[in-house]
Amino acid sequence: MPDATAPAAPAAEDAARKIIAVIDGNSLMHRAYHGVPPTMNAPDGRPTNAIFGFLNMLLKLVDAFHPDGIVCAFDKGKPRVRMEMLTQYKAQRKPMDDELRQQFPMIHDVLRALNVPIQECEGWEGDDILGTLGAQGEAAGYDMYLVTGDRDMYQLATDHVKIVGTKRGLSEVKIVTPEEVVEAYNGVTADLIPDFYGLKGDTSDNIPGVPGIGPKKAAALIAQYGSLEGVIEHADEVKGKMGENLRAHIEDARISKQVAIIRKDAPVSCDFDAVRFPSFDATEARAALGALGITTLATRLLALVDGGDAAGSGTSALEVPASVEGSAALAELVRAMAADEWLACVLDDDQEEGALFATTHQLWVASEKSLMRFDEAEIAGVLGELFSAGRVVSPDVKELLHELAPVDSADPAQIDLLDVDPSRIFDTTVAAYLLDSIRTGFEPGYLADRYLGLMLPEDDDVRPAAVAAVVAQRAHEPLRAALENDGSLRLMEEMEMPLVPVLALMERNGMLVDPERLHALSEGLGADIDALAARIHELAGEEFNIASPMQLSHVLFDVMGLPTRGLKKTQRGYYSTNARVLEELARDHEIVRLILEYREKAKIKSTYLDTLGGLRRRDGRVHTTFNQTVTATGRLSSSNPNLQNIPTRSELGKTVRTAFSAGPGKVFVAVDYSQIELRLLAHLSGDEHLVAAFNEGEDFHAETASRVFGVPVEEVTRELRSRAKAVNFGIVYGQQAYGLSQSLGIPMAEAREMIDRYFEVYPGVRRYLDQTVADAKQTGYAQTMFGRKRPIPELKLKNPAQRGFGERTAMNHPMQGTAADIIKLAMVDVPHRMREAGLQAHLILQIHDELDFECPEEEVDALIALVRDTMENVVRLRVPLIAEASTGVTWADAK
DNA sequence: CGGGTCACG
DNA sequence: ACGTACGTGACCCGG
Repeated sequence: MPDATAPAAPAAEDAARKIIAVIDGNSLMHRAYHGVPPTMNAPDGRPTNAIFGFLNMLLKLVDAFHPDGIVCAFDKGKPRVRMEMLTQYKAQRKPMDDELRQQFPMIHDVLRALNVPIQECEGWEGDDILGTLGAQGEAAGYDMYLVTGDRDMYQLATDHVKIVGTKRGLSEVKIVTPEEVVEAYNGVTADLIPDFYGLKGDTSDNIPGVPGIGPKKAAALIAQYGSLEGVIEHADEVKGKMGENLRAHIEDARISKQVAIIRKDAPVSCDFDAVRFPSFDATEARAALGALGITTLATRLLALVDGGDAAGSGTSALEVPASVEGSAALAELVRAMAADEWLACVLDDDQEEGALFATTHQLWVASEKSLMRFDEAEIAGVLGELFSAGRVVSPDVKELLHELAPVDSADPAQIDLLDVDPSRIFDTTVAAYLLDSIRTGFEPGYLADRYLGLMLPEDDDVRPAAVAAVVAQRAHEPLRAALENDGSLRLMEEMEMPLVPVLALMERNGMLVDPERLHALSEGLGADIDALAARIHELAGEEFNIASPMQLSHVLFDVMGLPTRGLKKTQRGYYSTNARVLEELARDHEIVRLILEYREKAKIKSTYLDTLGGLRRRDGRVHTTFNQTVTATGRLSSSNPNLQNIPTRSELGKTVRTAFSAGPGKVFVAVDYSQIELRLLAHLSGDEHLVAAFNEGEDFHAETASRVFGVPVEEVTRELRSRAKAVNFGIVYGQQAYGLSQSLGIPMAEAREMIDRYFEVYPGVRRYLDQTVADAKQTGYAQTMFGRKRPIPELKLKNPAQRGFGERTAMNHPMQGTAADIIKLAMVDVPHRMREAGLQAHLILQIHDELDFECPEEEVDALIALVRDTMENVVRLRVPLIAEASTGVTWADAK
């Protein structure tokens, strides 16, 4: 019913009418929320997936119909106007997810910034508001496009009121034609949709209808009698149970129909002449979208208005103040430190040695060339002051610490690393890593985009270090807020930041290697390798590069004709020559045995013996770099050199470790957690038998064998124990039957049987792993005991193999990641406790479940007691944590 | 620069 | 039909 007060429609009906789109905000937000994976977040951690889906749909709408104006309607409060007709109405709407609810204020803000008017009225449903606005706009001479996901809106369609539906989630928008309505409703035309719902009811809207009448029957009855009243008139003719129901629920049907009629008299009005789209301010819109971390869509939206794309991008650039030098800068630094402000610091080792500092107000440079004429020592002095009296934010705090306590200087350190107050350092790279641990690369460009909603200036004159300093300064607070929102602030403050000076200390300590020993071993292997190569070439009948898998494959399988049945080809189309394949062939072929030996020796020579010596610094030691922001699980990694993968498994490999010595009068002490991941499985799953096995059992793997194979512990054979051990290991990785069958060389069926038995005897483990995967699917990430999150986007993929990978990752992360958390906590405590105890020993290495020390002989017992105590008691679990120590003069001897 | 291989937990 | 245990880093080859 057109609003009587609306102005008369223009006379010229065929003149192009302007188009006004009216969006059902609630409906679209629900659709978007459920249609877009919940992996998106604003920089402060709030979810934005519904916003993203909504805006995406808005863009589609603009692309498809170019509306002259857009209005958005929202439900407000409990809709009751139509509901109050239903006496038996029960509020049975499911409460909205929090993740969706918190996005409504955000979409309101965005719409305001886009200058899209919002229509709300207390107690009325979105449908009614749309119906009303549609009628008003039609009367005012507009073509009204009502955008909704709700099918019952189809009743509103007229010549000038079109219903825009969404398809394939929200990825397509199209006008629903009358024919499509008839098809969707089993032959019921748009105007009879309320009559249809009067009979069928609508559970989602709490419309009762008539019990026992479904969509097919409702449509058939209306087709037969023309309307609900027609059906009621002929109710006597309807046979059977359904007829009885109908006659008993005539009033319900009438009320249901009334409820299903979308009203056109909601107390809203809109001056459509004044509504224009796009008519928003680009800067305002950019700010609103930037605050939500929505950048790509922002670019497309901003391109709709003048100036939005004029600069060639939709995002504004970070402003880098001109750097200040001289006493004014120093005064600013002093002021900022006195005010206890966070100061950003970045080293610039590019063109001009020096450091750059940023406060909220300005940027300043201290370098040898600057007016301030700081030399290296003076810069260090300023840095030292900063670490003792200021608060430091930096993309690489550890690097700054190395400036003060260099790894390669005979001079004493200008700072005691253990005195650094973790609450006064903030590493922006570590923060961004905690917020997205599967990402690689946390450069200033990413931080600016993600946490500031800004691009970097493209100006070539701006020093990269200046940009980095300004970004660090400005991103600090958004990152802190994001960590807090993500529940990761404690991880940052109590684990990662306290670890930074410890890692700096370990890197500075380094390891002593014996270059002559390395050289001698290398010479020996070199001779072996030459001899092996000659013999291999002889057996092959031709010269070729044994180190080239392609050439090797060609020689073995094409030239020499070794059997290839069951062998897999690599991506490049030749047969794989990896150790598994070669070991299979080694039994029958001398050449293959020689190749395996060649490979092992060549690997050890090139990767370890020939490189470690060259990495010694002036102090004769190698200093690895521990990376805190690389692994998805929270482990550290080690590089240049990687000291976490020095050989230990093979006899030959172990000889590499003989070149690492503790130094005169000292020994290596290695302390490692015993089966920490399995203990964590016991703790996390709470499985009573697994817990008992660790609390009471002598030999954990034997306990498992006893349970899985149903024999007394005393009767567990070596074979059974080793099988049980393999299953225990596999469980940690989310293994499947195939994996176990391969690792044990047994048939799949047997492996499957063993895994089934395992879960039967440890039912809590099955439950726990299932729950872990289910949680990860719901939240999009797996997490550790300490809340370290690992996003697992693979869980959303359709490809079963990829999803399977995601599931295994979800099962593994809490164990691997919690183990990483625990040893990090121990690492934070150990050096402090060593200092308190007056020990001279040095922590030099962490290898995931192991800490290594260089220790004066007379301190060994005290150190071991201290370290074991720290490691075992850093956290209380349902099962004991055990740390075992070993010692040796060279690294090879420690174990 | 990506793939294959192999060193470690 | 698919691929097949989690996490790394370094070396070598070849396009």
